[in-house]
Amino acid sequence: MQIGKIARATGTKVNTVRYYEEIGLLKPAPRSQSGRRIYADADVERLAFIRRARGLGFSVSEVRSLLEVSDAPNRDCADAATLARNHLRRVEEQIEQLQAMRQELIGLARACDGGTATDCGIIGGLARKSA
Amino acid sequence: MQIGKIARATGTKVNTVRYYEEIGLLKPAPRSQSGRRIYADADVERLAFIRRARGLGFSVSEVRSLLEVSDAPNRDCADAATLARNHLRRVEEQIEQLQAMRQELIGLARACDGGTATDCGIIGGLARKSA
DNA sequence: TATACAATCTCCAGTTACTGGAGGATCAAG
DNA sequence: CTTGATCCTCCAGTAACTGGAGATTGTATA
Repeated sequence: MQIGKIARATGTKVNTVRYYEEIGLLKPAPRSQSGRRIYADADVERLAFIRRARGLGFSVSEVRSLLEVSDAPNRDCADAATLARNHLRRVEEQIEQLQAMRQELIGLARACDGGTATDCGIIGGLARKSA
Repeated sequence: MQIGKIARATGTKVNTVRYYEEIGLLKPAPRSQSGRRIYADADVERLAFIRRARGLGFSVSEVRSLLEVSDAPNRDCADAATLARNHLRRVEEQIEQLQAMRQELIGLARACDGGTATDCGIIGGLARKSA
């Protein structure tokens, strides 16, 4: 299949597929006579793997590592497990941060009665020293 | 005061202070004879305002708008309120997304018994079609 | 006074992970 | 034979900084 199809099949933009090839997540696809990239079913799975990992928030470099493990079936998956655990921790930290932001934002919004900027709780809250 | 001091006072990097000036969040600071930037107390407050807003996740362009409201005391603060509400919604969406990721990651990690890649639940989970 | 060291200055390049577009070739259908 | 959809390569832009090179300037100490 050509690039458009593999892109559609995985919910990826065509440009992004080419980008993944460029940075080495996908091996350079063989080309047709006229130079178009040709993909096989296995490539769909690889790309889907990448997309799922990215969707879970793994960085491209982490995806690279996960692919390495995946490509070496006999390899101990400890690296993958470590990656996943660390990533989980990062995600949980982000959640906490965002929840703190949320609380502050709710507080700010509540303090706004819709007057002028001078007595606006949002502006005031951002300006106050004890934020 | 010079740039190092205002940076320290607000927990900002020196380079970042200069960057904020460059993109117009801070007005160009007056200079000493030798060309060093000189700041006043009001600048500390402005920079602190910026940092707090950024810390709450507002984009630079949103901060710009918030500063505009803040700079025009007679202005209706409705714009600020709208910004804050929209941002709050975005934050909540992000939290939900991250919580979904978290659940999936927990599921993945649980599926890993530490064998080889072939039977690793992490790799397998990322590879499976029904992810 | 000499000198060392900290702080500042102005560029400029790099980061992350794509995204979009220009300009041009190729392909299938009518 | 022309149209419209795909494809190609190359390149610039995004967000918000961050870090570094190379050159001054300011200050403290020997």
